[in-house]
Amino acid sequence: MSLSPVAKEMSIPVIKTACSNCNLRELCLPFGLSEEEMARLDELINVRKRVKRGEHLYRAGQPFESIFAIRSGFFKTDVLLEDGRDQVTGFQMAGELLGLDGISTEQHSCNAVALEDSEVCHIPFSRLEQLSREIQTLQHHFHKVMSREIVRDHGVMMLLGTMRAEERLAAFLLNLSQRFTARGFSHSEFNLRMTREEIGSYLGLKLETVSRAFSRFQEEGLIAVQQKHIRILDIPGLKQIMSHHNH
Amino acid sequence: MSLSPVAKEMSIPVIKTACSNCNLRELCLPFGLSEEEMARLDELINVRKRVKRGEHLYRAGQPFESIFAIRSGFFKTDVLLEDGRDQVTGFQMAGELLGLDGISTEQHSCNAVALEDSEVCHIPFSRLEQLSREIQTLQHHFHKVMSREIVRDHGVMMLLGTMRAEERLAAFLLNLSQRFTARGFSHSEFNLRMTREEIGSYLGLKLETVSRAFSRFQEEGLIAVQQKHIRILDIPGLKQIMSHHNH
DNA sequence: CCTTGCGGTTGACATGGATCAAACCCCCCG
DNA sequence: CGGGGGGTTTGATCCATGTCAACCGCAAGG
Repeated sequence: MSLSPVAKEMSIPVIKTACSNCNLRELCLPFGLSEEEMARLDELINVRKRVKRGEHLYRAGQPFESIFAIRSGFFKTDVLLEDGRDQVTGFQMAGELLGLDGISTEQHSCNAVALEDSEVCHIPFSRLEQLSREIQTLQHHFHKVMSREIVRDHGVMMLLGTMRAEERLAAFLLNLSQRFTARGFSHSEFNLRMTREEIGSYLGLKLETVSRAFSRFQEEGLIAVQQKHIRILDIPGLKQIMSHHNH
Repeated sequence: MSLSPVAKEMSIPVIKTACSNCNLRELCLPFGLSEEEMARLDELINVRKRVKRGEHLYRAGQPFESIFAIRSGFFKTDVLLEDGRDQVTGFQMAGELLGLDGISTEQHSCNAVALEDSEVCHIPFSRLEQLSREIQTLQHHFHKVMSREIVRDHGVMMLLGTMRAEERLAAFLLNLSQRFTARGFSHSEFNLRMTREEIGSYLGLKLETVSRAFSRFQEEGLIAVQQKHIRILDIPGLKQIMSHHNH
């Protein structure tokens, strides 16, 4: 029996799993499925993997076979250009899917790296397609998830194309806050899992600029920063900064 | 019988169509389908609309019911933020799909505007889902198209996040050239359908910067510009500019 | 307890692209 | 044929962010 290239390279342990009793089912793929349908999804998603902080879940260029649902933890995806430039294209948290970019060419087009010890559910894509031919709700929900990814990317393009540094960071913090809230965590207090450099890469800024913007927000009483620990003190204030287009 | 809101507002004429004899079928949704499968797709895609230059195919906020395949012509999509900022999120040409962003919320999330007189095929989305539950090839191809859109967006994020003005414009021209080539047009000579301002919006630059970059490319003998008419003289040169990261 | 190193902060300065302004060109229309 | 307007080009100047460099502070390991 041969391990997949991914598992071989990274030696990622494997665990049994079940959507039907996963507390993320309202955020993740099973959303909207009946008991019976979810049981069928369970048959398909029966492998869970641990990915330790710093490990790659997959790398650009590897053959695409599965998408992954994050069960716990935190990831970044990034793209590397031939000339050495790279950029973080997203940060993903529990309940979100990883690997959708690989469908188009049957190869992953970016790297996915765990920013903290994480667990993912392994979803063989051809079996997901098969099941979504049989379960309309699943099919439609999957299409919505892919579409949401496109809309999200448009938002990032907007941010990169039209916003200044502080606006970008405010947008970033508000987005994180909102996603933590949706997962039942505090909306006003959390730990960043990524470095200033990774934030900068995602926002199209240098790490010094990110750091300065954090300091400025703190001076203005909008947030309290201590290393990676963030407390958001003034959400309306951040929102105002985000849309303070009148230079 | 009542017209759809779109048709009512824009009064877009309606024509019969067929994928099976469309010369774009190798680029568009029918890719990879058998004769018989294509015939079934034809049943679904039986309405073609003309959209005149400057008209909206759809607007952000309108209910989403269909996606559109461009049969001929040229479109831009753009997003408008509450604070007045807007950005072009893409330019689409024949054989490409419009409207995928609307699946996620059942509402279009951007505006689609024709940049020249165009024709689109109207594809009712729920019927497409139905058919793709029956035809595996279609289903898989549709997923690939959505995924390709995500990958494309990552490319734009890369461009906006890490490239300087001339690199962005070089990348833009090379991309256009390559897409024209794939459609059987000259790869070295074409007319831009969009203004400098629209290019700038897409690339996260001001129109003056775009104009200056065009002039510079011309001085350097990389291209010949005359208004909207572009002749690409030195593709390797443009590629080199694009990846000239060593500031 | 000290060392080492990585990530973060802060300051001084450089610069690419934005901004403001003027002029130009092409096309349309009277 | 002349005027007008949108789009484009070009120049002068400004400023946000990048760049370079020093320093700080926490955490891991000897």
